[in-house]
Amino acid sequence: MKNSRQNTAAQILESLTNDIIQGEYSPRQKLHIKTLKDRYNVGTSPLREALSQLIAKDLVISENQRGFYVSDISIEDLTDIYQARAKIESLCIEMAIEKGDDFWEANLIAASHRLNKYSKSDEIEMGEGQSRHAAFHEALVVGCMSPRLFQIRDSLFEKSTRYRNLWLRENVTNTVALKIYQNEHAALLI
Amino acid sequence: MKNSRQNTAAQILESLTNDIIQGEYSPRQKLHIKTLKDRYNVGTSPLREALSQLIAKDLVISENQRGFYVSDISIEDLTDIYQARAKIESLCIEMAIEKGDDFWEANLIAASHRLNKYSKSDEIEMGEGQSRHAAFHEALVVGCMSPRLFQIRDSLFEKSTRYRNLWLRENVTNTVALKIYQNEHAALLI
DNA sequence: CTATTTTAAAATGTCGACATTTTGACATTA
DNA sequence: TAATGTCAAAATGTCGACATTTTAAAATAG
Repeated sequence: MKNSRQNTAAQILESLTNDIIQGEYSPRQKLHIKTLKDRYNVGTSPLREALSQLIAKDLVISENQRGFYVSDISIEDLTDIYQARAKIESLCIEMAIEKGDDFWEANLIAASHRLNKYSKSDEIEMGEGQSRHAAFHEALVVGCMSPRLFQIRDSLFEKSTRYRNLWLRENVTNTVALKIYQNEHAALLI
Repeated sequence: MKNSRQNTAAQILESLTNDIIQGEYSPRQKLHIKTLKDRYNVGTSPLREALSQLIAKDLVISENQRGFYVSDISIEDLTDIYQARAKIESLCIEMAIEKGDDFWEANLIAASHRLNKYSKSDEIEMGEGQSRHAAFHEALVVGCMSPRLFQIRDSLFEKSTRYRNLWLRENVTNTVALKIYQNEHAALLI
């Protein structure tokens, strides 16, 4: 089989989006066509189509005849995104309480139960807590019954995730650098 | 000169976006590559790149190996967009009142003045009133100081504009059809 | 006559090639 | 030395061609 019901452009879009969200590419980093073609093993067209979609999502920018760059970050943008996210989230919750149906309520109670159950047992690996917390929020917010608002929430969530991951990487590399420095220092003292 | 600082993909994106918003293409209408290439006088690549961006904007959808289609419309989507727009708009206004600076306030007063002035004189052509009303709202909302929320507002506004234009066309064509029918009817009665 | 199969035409998605523009190193001049 | 100009290498954006898939009509069978 060649394509499992998805064309190359869609596949590469998924990969690229993930890689940018995960912080594998640095802000303002140049995205060379040739390099990307080699890395993802694709041709020019599907690659540029994927990049075009990322432009519309504000994860990539392009200057005419100067190629593509990963979107820049800034404190202003960070706070804007988080504030907007908070506002949208509370707006969704407000609407959910007002409009949410029985199915939503049942689902919400279930998610809430799973969250509480987790809080009591610390045996499960870390990260599971965050996941359940996110699931609870999603169950809460989905009751607003507004696909558009939910989609907006998702896109803001995606962007904030990128900021979080970039921050995480920054700190991890700093920690690693510190460790290396300490080791070198220790070696010198032998 | 060939390109006035804009590549073909960007130009065609602008044209296509406009044409869809203006309702020149019907919902669910197939967008044949060949036809579009001929209509806008462009090659395959920039055209597909523009379409890719429209996919991200939810104005176009694509099925693998089955080409591109103009996004469908529905009552549910219509109400969702208008409700979401209203919510976002009031959210922006709320934040604007809270955060708006002096510059914003001055601008708002000016826009308000222009709007009031217009209300009194009915001489100006119709449509100017709507335009000033939109300008007033924009001046009001821009004070929320949140680029992201403003961008969300814009995108929702764009989509609602499409619905309005589609409705308008529907009615205009109906009116025209009615006129034609009436004329034919009148002719028969001669 | 309806339903399935066959077949040709049309359309899509991908690739490699090419012209144009940008970049950066080196040379020239003040 | 700093500024400007030249030029080759690299990169971008666009095009047309090609293989693959879809579509729709004709042919065949039940």
